[in-house]
Amino acid sequence: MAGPLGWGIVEAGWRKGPWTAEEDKLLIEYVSTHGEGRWNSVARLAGLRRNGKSCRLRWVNYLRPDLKRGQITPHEENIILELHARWGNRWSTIARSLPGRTDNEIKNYWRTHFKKAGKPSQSPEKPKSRAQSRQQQEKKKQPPPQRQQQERQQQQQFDMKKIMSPVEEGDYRLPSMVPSRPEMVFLCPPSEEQVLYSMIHGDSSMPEASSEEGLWGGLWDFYDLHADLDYSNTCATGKAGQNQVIQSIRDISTNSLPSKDGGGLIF
DNA sequence: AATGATTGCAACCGCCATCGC
DNA sequence: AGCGATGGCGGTTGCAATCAT
Repeated sequence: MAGPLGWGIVEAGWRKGPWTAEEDKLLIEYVSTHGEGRWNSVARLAGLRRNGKSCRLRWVNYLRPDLKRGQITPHEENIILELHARWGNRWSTIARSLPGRTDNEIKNYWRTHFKKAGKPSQSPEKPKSRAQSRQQQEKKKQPPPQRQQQERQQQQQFDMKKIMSPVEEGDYRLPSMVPSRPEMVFLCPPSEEQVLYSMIHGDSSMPEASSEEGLWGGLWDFYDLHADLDYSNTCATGKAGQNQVIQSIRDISTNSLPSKDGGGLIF
């Protein structure tokens, strides 16, 4: 929102603040043409007055077509809790285990729903309705572990493969959540179901990129279901803006990229 | 209905790791 | 090996929407 309080200002040639639909469109076009990466080239090649970091963040947290939108499901919530207990504030690590969710999203979710649970000022007997009477489950939260290289490697091995594989640790119940994510299957056209099934059931030989491709086709369908909303908002923030962005993505995927079975972008 | 508190979330900042020269 | 550029990550901020009083 290039509002009256300084948002959207230009600082040292770079625009800051909320993104407009036009900027989103430029960024989407740029990524569809050049792929992700080289973010500092975006300004020059796409005509955006945004720095590379801002572009990357916008793409990763908002524009990526494989993002799941909507509320965190109870299962995802459980995953977040468990992984946070395991990894601490390693949001990107946690996010890797929740396809379609961003580290920013998970971080925000944690902060708003769980972090305050430890605060004595928050009365557990008076949960806000907005928080949907968050379970006062006092999952043991270990302090964030020290960032050591070895641990990073360990956690990366854990990631998706661990989740999608049979339970290997007695206290770890994540694999059971996967079949209970019908939305993933529902979102995908039949031609993609097999890909998802492979993901879900631990075919670790399947490259990550392919898995994402599998998700994409289904997400287009999801977008289709929600793309009939109002586009009138000029700023890409908010529901209308989101749908405008979605429309842009769909336009690009339809007009300038080879379509796949499900009709998705492939970079 | 008005107002203050709370929540949700997009976006920015600073630090650090990695990469290429 | 050293250095600058770039990207990734976690923490934080600011604002709009929503809720409670």
